[in-house]
Formats: sequence, structure tokens, C-alpha cells
Amino acid sequence: MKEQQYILENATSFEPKHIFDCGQCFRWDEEADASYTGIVKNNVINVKKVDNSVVFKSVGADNLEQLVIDYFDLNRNYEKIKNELSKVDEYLANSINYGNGIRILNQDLWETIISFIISANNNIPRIKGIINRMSQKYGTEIIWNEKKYYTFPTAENLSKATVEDLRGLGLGFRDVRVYNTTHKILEKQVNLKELYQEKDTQKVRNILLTLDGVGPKVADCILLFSTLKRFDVFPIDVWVRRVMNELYIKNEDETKVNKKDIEKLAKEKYGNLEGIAQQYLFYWKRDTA
DNA sequence: CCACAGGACGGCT
DNA sequence: AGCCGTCCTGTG
Repeated sequence: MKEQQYILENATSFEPKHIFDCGQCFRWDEEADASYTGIVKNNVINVKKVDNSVVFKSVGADNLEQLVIDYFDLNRNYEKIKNELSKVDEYLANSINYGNGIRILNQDLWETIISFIISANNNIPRIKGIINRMSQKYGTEIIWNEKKYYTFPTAENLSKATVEDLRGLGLGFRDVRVYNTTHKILEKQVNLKELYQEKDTQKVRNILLTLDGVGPKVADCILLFSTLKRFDVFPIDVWVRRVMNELYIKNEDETKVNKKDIEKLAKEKYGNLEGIAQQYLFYWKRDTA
């Protein structure tokens, strides 16, 4: 396989660390040379920021440039988005300054659904381990620079795993959820392609909520981080609850803060860009914790 | 030994 | 509709 390369010049709003460390993806690892290597669809891609350029390398991709433009959402003007959101208040402006290179990825919908079901009550190292083992067993091998990588398994391949198989990979109580959702999607009880036809985010969200293991937070993550690409959602995890409480609500006990209140506040302040605002706030709060 | 980590679910009031 | 115990596993 011949190695391909694509270089993005004058890359503002593109910082690999910000992108890969803001909790939206699980298949990227940092290399010794500060580049990142990850798996996108059937490709292994290496990303490195050099001065103001970003160098993408891969093998086997039909069109690396198009793949990268799609995945990293390069046609979206983040400078404009950041300018707009920075006007909201000083808090958000500061968090945007902190995570100025964040971009929200266009990740495969199926992969995003399963990944975030696994993320429930879980931490990132373990989530990544589970997904790696799953891919190793049910994905396809790719060799690059003499190292083995594995694509995320298709629904069809993953459906060959029994609940016990999944438990063996370390999914814990999420095994049944992944099993049920895999089969539900494969049997088209939920047709993923149809989700793209529906404009109303809440209707898509309600459909996602019928999947086992998909609750409010996971549904919002799927809507935001996948190719569904909805910004009018506001995933609330412990970190977002914490930061929203500290900045605005100021309840003595953050666990008592009502999710509805946070959602209302986010909608009022950040409007239809609330999903992107959430990423800056989350990254800032979690990274400085 | 226990607490807890990017929640969901089900069985209670 | 809200509250709360429970769910597997690795780490501190």
C-alpha cells in the first residue's frame, strides 16, 4: 500500500490535543513524536500539527483529503463560531480560549452509538480498552508501519458475539445493552439511515432513546459527535453539571441541580450552538481539574 | 477494605 | 415525574 499525505495549511482552530482529548472519541492515541494515530472507517490515519499546518498521513484511503475534510469537519468555520460564542460571556470566552483548537468530529453513527453505550458509568482508559479488544476480535486488521490496527466492527460482525463473548471483553453490565442494540440496528427496528431524513433533533433523539443503553446523555453525545451532527443538544455529565453549577447556578450541592434547569440555561445562553459551547466548557473544566 | 469513574434502568413513592 | 439502589471492572 502506498502512503498518502494531505497537508492543511494555515490551520486555525485545529489542535490535535484539544480534538482528541475532549472526550468525543476513543480510537486515537498519542505517539512519541506528539502526533496522533487513529482509525477512521477502514483507514489508519496519523495527524501531526507542525507550526500552522496539519499533516495527515494514511495508507489505502481512496481519497485522504476528502476523508479528512469530512471527518474533521474542515469546511466548518470555527473562527466564526468562536467569535459568536465568545460574545455570550466571559466564562465561555475563557473556555474557548483554552480549547481554541477543538473541532467536533463527524464519526460513524453506528460506531458512535456503541462507543457511547460503553461509556456509561465508565472512564476513558477502560472505554478505549474495551473498544480495542472488540475491534481486535470483530473488526478487520490493518497493518501500518509494521503495527497492527483494527477497524471498528460492523454491526453484522459484532452480532456474532454472544452476551458472554462481550462480557469476556470487559464490557461488564453493558454487555446486554450492546448486544440488544446491535441486533435491533441490524434488524432495522431502528433504521440508522432514516435518522438523517428527520430534521427535528428531538424526534431523532427520541428514536435513539429506544435503543438499550441509550439514555439522555448518551443520546446527546451521539447526536453531537456522529455524522448526525446536531449542535442543538447539550450532553450533561458530571463535569458539565459541575461547570454550569459553578458558573451560573451556584447550588451548594451540585448533585441536586436539576438537569432541566441546566438545559434551559444552555439554550438561553448559547442558542443553537449549545453543543459546541458544551465542548469548550467540558474540556476546560476537566482539563484544569 | 472502600470510593468512584463522561449513566441507564427499574422499582419504588 | 422525581428519587435511589444497583449494575461490571479497574484504579487509587
